[in-house]
Amino acid sequence: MPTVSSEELAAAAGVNSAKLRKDFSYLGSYGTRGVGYDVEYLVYQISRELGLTQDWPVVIVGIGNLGAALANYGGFASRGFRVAALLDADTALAGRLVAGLPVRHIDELESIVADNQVSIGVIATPAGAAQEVTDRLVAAGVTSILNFAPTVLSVPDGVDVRKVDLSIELQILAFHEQRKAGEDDRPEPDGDVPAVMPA
Amino acid sequence: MPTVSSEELAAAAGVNSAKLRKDFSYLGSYGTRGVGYDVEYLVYQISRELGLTQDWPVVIVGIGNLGAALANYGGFASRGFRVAALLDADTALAGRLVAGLPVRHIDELESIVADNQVSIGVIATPAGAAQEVTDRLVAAGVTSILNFAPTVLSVPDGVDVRKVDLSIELQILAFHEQRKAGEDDRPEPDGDVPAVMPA
DNA sequence: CCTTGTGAAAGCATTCACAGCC
DNA sequence: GGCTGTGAATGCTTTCACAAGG
Repeated sequence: MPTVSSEELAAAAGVNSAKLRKDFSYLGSYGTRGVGYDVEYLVYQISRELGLTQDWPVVIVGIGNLGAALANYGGFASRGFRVAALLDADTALAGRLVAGLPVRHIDELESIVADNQVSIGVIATPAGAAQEVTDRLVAAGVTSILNFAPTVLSVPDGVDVRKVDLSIELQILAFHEQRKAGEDDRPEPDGDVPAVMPA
Repeated sequence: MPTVSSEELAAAAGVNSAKLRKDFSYLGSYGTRGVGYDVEYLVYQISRELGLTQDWPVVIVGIGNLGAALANYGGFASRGFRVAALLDADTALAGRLVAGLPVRHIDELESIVADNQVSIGVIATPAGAAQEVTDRLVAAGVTSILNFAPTVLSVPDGVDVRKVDLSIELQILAFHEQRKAGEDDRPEPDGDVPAVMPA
């Protein structure tokens, strides 16, 4: 039975081993004293807790470059996500195969969501279309939305929205880059450097 | 002079106004008691602190769907990022225009990085190519890397890497979704629900 | 007045350190 | 002996609450 210790896992993840043990303890008592954690059992327990063992049908709306990239992204299938349909407003795209799936017209949204019990929608449309698509998804029964469009969506209570801004990570890099090199010619108001911004 | 109070900003951002004021205070004392913050001045100070007022040339390596989506992403230019070049190993792609820029061959990497003083590289290649591209970028002088490939990169000290996993946000939505609906048939080890996972 | 800026208090998260168990 | 699980201690973040100041 292959096992792993909290010390090994912590070193691999770059965190403190006590924190890792305490975090695991919230999920239950899955280790063996003097031995460590049974790898297979641990993987299963964490997967189940995170919902990776369930099947999550999703629809992707807006099949431009980003929508196509998401449809092709290998990480989805391995984590329980199943692309139920690709939708786009452009009738010229209808029927074209992207990542092995035919693009379908946005007017099929309601029936696809209902037929596949879709509860999660991914929006990769231009900003201008995002709110309307959101409203239709919500009306059709979707209760979680992942928004890649650069706009803030309003949704009723009970619906979760997460917004992904592809430039935020770049901004964090630039922030650190500025610190590495620049410090000099930048007019700092009162000689003191604040301690803000994430790792 | 248009102003805004910490109370208004906090409500808009969904945070506590005292926290917002304390955060701002680390950047300096830019408000006026009894009045609030001068909007234009505040925007400038925050932009400067985050490095948005500087010009950041970046190269994007790997011009598939994701690379093309990034090249087209409007949010970059407005935040000081300038795409210095698009690079791909596929010679068939060379010269094709993406987002108004010609795709250039990966062998031009070194000269482009040097000529444009590029310090930030974006990797949108398949996983298999990512480490080699990273090594070349670092050797050419790049000190910050944004990695969209599903692989962990190793870099020397002094080089920053940030990894973006497009499925993590979906996973967080699925986690909440599981809570909303499921709770019932899931075998919870000891009757108690842990309090893990972000907002 | 009204709203900022900030000490002090309260609330969380991380780490230490060791009893408990295999 | 070795490693987990966890109270207690530490350190950090957020909020309270109010003096300072336009």
